[in-house]
Order: sequence, then structure tokens, then C-alpha cells
Amino acid sequence: MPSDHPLDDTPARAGNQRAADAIVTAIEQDIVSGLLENGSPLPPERDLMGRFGISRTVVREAIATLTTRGLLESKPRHRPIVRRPGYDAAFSAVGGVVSHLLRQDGGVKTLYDVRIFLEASLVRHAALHARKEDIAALRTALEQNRAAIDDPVLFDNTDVAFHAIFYRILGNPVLPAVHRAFVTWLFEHWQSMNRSAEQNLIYYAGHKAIFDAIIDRDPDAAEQALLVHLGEAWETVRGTF
Amino acid sequence: MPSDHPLDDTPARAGNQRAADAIVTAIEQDIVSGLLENGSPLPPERDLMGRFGISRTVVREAIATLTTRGLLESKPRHRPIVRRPGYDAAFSAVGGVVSHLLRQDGGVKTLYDVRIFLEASLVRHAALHARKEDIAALRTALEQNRAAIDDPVLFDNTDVAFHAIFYRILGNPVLPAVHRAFVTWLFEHWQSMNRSAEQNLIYYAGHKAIFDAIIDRDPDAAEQALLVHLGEAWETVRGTF
DNA sequence: ATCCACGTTTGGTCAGACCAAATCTTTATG
DNA sequence: CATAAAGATTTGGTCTGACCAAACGTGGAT
Repeated sequence: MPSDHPLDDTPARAGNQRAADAIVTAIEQDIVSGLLENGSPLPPERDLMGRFGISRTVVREAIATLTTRGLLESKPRHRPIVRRPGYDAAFSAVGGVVSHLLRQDGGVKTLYDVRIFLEASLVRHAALHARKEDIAALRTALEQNRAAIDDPVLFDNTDVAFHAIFYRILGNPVLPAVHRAFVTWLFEHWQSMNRSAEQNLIYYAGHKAIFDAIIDRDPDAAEQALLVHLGEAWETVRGTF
Repeated sequence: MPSDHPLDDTPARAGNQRAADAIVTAIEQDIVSGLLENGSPLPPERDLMGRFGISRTVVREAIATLTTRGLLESKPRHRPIVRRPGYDAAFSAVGGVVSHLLRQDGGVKTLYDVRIFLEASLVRHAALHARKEDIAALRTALEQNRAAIDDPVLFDNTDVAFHAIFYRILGNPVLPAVHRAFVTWLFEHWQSMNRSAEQNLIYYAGHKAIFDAIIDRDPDAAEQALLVHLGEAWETVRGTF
């Protein structure tokens, strides 16, 4: 029964320019309307081509388009998965371009500088406006970070988790996505940094300095501590690429 | 003469998984290496399929991929144009997802809040670190903004130009691209705001207040002035969508 | 020199086919 | 009876060949 779909039996033939656009918007609608559930796989290509009365060529093109728009997440040999896009999707959609830009000249440093600037503003904001539950979260994360000094992998995770809190305090959903993007893109180029426990100790001290400045409600000290911390981190890894 | 290309006569057949990737990277190389000049059109599809020994299907898929990566800029019925991607390309690549996100719930406000936060940090930075040429640029832009109070279109342009300077002071190429993205995305939803001259006067006053605080080297005042200014702007347009 | 009709190039789409990886089914095994 | 191995089916990736309409280039008419 092909006629349970709102845009069924749409000819889209002979005369229409860009037939792909039609089915793109159709599937788009089905996704945002929830008719296609988030996380579920898209129907097979041959199915769709029957449903819309178009060739597989166009179906594939539409899938590609929707993938770049972040509404589908398609791995090479698998069915595309429906994704109601969040702010993360926006950043993952640019992955391709960014990886290019990072490969050029001082690309990584450029991005890292943006992170430094933004995160400095965030810790300043935290020092001024962090609520007690934010501070509690920071304290917990800091403690977990300290406990992981001897475990390289776990230390990295707790490190990221600590920084992530600053991006959450604002309450704006874009910023956590920005942070995840930073982590993804920068870690890509920081591979195998095999830091020692002493190195981790320095990092932890950096985290603690930031935290202390925040509970002191001293935005300048917090910002300064973060700049020092991220500066140290940069010096540590600058040679690895 | 098909053999002047480094990746010519690559079979890419029978056994190779994902033939498209090969030619994607090949064309990618040609673009970054300058063999394909920026701004020039890509060779015709049938040409490429001959060059690489692949079907047009794969050629088209590769073109689609490169387009999403920002290396090609393809309009519907025209030849794709080679683009050495800059940071702007990254943001224009997400246009699709973002327009989606902006349509949802408080999407525009969410993005606007990010802009407010970032720009507040930027004016603070400007108050602390702006060099004299930066201040000169601000002064010029402010003057042009004042002169355009009675011209709605020109006022908008000078308005944007004034704010743009703050994104440039850092010297990081990402931030101007961020600004252009903000302008593109937010203006898309601020259409036809037909402001009056009095309204423009208020805006100009906001700009001047920021500028004055910066030449006073007072970061807190500058930040506050910007928050007030952007807050006013928001109140003006909040009903228009 | 300018402009319009013409033929050619080229992107967009369709149809049918094949292969190999994924997935589902069935059967053999502990 | 659960589980793992073997087989059948689905499905994405690619190829070939074809057609149409828009874009482009060419040359003649004004």
C-alpha cells in the first residue's frame, strides 16, 4: 500500500526542474513531523524510489543532500539513520571542511586560539554567575580528574568533562555542541600524546587554579588561570603534528 | 592525453571498496595543489569519468561529496566551481541544518544569545587590547553609521560593518567568518524590519556608547553597553517572527 | 559591432543490471 | 533449548547506456 504517504504518486517527471528537491523536502517533512522516528533506519532505496515514483539515482542524491543537512546519518554500507537534528548535527556537518582547514598552515592553532578566547570568556562568566549546583558539578569533576591522574585515558576523559561544564553553565544548547566540536576536531590532531603522570599533575593543578578562582568569584584570576592552563597544554602538544 | 594526471588510469574496479573516495581525494589534491585553479569550473563529468576510468555515477557522487566539503560550489544546472575553502565555507556548509534549527522553538533567540555572549567578550577584549588602528577603524565605522541614520538600507550595512570590526580585532580568521554567519542566519529571520530614523538613532547611540567605553579602556562599561545595545535590538525585532 | 537562431555540450534523470557486504533464515551443533 | 554456523535474501555501491532540457558556443542577419 503505497498511498499512506502524503507525497505519494508524485510524478516529479517531465518538466519539473530538480526532481530531487521534491523528495528531499518530503522526507524532511516526514522526519521533523516524526513520521520517521529518530534513530530508526531510512526505508531501503528501492522502496523509496517506488514510493515517490523516481529513479534510484534521485533517491541516492536526496539521501546525500539530507545527510549533509544533518537529517540523516549514513555510514558507508549501512542504511541511513534518521536524525532529528540538534546543534551537534550542525557541527558534525562541517567536519569535512574543517578537517581540511586544520590541515592547512596554522589551522590547528587558529582553532585552538578560538577555543582559548571563548573558554576564557566562559570561565569569567562562571566566576561571576555560577550557581551553587554549577560549582558542585565543577568540584565533582575536579575530584574525578584528580583521581585519574595515573590513568591516561581516564584522565583525558575527566579533563574534557571538567572543561565541558563551563560550556554548560550558560544554559545555551549551542555551547556544549561547540565544546564537543572542539574536542572532536582538536583531538583528531592530538593523537597519541602519551602524557606522563607528572604532566597530568600539572594539568590538574591548572584545573584546580581555575576552580579556586571561581569559588573566589574572581573573574580576572579565573580567566588568567585558564589562559595559563590552555597555554601549557598547547606547549605540550605543539610538536605532535 | 589522459596521462598527465597523477591518478590517471586508476582502475578502481573490482574489489576496491568505495571507489568514490579515491577520486574524491584525487580531485581534492588537484584543488589544494592549485592544479585546478580557484574560481575555475570543474571539467565536465563525462571528461572526469574518462580521466579516472569510473562511471558517471561515481563522478557525480564525488562532486556531491566535494561540494559538501566546501571544495566545490555547485549551482543546479551549472558546472561546479572550484573553491579553495576558507573558514566561511565551513559556516555556509551548515546553512541547511541551521535554518532548520532556527525554525524550531526558540532557535533564533538561542543563536542570538550566543552572539550576545561572544560579542560581549569581544568588546571587552577590544576595550583592553584594541590598537590605535582598531580604534581608528571603529571611529570611521561609527561616523559612517551616524551619517546613514536616515537611510534604512545603508544604516543596516554600516551597522553590520561596525560590529564586524570587533570580530576582526582578535586577528583570528575564524571570528570574522562567525560574524558573517551570524549576520546571514539572523538577518534571514529579521526580514523587513523597516526601522524608523528614531529607532536608528537609538541604535547609533548604542554604538557610540560602546565606542566611548572602549576609548576609555573600560571593559566592564563596554560589555555593559553592548549588552544594552543588543538587548534593545532584540526587543525591537522579537515580534517579527 | 550587436543581436538572434541554430547546433552542440553538459548536467539531471531514468532504466536495468551486477557485485559484495549486511541482514535475515534456516539448519546443524553443544 | 540456546547457540553458532551455513545458506538465502536484502540492500547499498557501481556500471552501462540512454534521453531530455538547459546552458553554451557559433555564425549569420541586422
